[in-house]
Amino acid sequence: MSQTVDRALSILPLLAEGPADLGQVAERLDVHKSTALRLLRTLHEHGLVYRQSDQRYRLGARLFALAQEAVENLDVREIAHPHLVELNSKIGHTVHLAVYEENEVLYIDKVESRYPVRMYSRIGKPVAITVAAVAKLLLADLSEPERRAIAEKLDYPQYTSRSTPNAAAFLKELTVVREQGWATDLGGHEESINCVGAPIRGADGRVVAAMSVSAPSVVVTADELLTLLPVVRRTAEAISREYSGNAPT
Amino acid sequence: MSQTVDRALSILPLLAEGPADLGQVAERLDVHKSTALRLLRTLHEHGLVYRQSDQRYRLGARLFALAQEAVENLDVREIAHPHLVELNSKIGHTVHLAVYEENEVLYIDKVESRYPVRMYSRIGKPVAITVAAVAKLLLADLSEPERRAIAEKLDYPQYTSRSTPNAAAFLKELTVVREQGWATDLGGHEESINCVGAPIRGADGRVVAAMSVSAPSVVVTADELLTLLPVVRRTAEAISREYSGNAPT
DNA sequence: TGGCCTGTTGCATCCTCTGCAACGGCCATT
DNA sequence: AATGGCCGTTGCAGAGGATGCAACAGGCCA
Repeated sequence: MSQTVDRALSILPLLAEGPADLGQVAERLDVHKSTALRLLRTLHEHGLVYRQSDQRYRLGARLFALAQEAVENLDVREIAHPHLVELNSKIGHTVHLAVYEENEVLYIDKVESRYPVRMYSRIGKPVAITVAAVAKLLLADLSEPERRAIAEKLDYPQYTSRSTPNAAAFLKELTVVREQGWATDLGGHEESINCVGAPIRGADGRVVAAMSVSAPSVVVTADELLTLLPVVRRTAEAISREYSGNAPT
Repeated sequence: MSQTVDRALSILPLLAEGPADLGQVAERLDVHKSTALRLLRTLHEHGLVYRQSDQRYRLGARLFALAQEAVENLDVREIAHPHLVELNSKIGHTVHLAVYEENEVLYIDKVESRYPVRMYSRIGKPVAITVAAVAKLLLADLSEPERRAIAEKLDYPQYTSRSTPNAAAFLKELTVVREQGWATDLGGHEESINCVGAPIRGADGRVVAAMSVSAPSVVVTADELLTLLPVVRRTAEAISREYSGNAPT
């Protein structure tokens, strides 16, 4: 809508990939160097961009401060966090919390597994939306036309042989998830990783966030993981109660 | 420098204070509502701003994602290196850079002493975790339970008579280091080698790396080495500032 | 129903952003 | 030491885009 601002903001994800110099920025934006310079300067004045000693540009401290405030405004996270930690201390596996926003599902919290196993997931990073248990939970709560609109816009990358193959299969899966009130991802993203998740609902019953427990099949089989479903659901329900103001405490 | 971008970016700190509607944003920016609308739309398209169900705007989760990605792509080593070289050229002694990862402390950079004295340390090699100054700095920043858990799992090899003898002594040392913001290793690894080190912190204040200066006592006494503490700390602080994207302005 | 408030759109005007070209500093090459 | 190339920077004129106005639309409350 605003070309100038649009260009300026396009610089941010570009710099998130790593430092870049003026020429590289200008080239990626497809504008003249002088234009890129002025945009960068403006971003710099606002502290969103930092100029390191080799003159290259990077994202600046103010961005981190803003991000911090942004995440603090997501108060689900605050409320959920202690519950997630408690669940993790009980069962040991990695626990995730995610929200849906603007056609994306984002991890907003994560409690690492106590087992020495690395999982590829990052707080703040978009989730593999077509396969992740949390994504299914969040999308399943949307209205039918919204679900369909999104499902048709998505790509369906075949991470593994068990990945959701296409829009039709995805919509069917969402219907199932919607009805049963929980979701799984059995090797759909990484062959050896299974997840089981449950929705967190606000006072109006709508799903505001989703949580999941993930574990590699070398530690627990899918069947064993499913035995954790009740405790996962109880945790999600406890968070929902507290979030919607029905805290027993 | 760019009025339009300047105005658009001014919206972000404004929204950081809390959600606001179109009228409020326009008023604070001192522009027409239609102008504010277009700016907000552009921010919205980039995910920096989110429109909640009551139509008010607040900061978007993409901000968080950007910051997270930026942190991941940040390379402490790359940023620190020129500073380490500069320090080395000033004082001559060996300079080390180390990080903590998976229960280990690893050297990730080293600038050799200009004196003809070789030290036994190698980039990529685990550090003597119970005695090295950099190890103390990195562990001191962990939470109390984490520190204790690690301290109790460690072995305490008696490299010299001044090596840290046991977990209790180590934890006590970590507390001291945590409070004073710097650390030493006075002959704890090799009888004749002394080190003094300082922490490097990220935007959130957490210790992301540690650096140290090492010298054999045949070249400088421990007391003389300690006089270098201020310059070591200043270097560490300069690296921290650059790493966290804080403009020196 | 009517009034009020907020968000939205089309449009003409004018501002401000853009790209160009020229300059200056830095580094490496000869 | 001199030279050429590269990168960042600046002044300027022209044009494209942002701005504010005014009118419209939709929701809410009296």
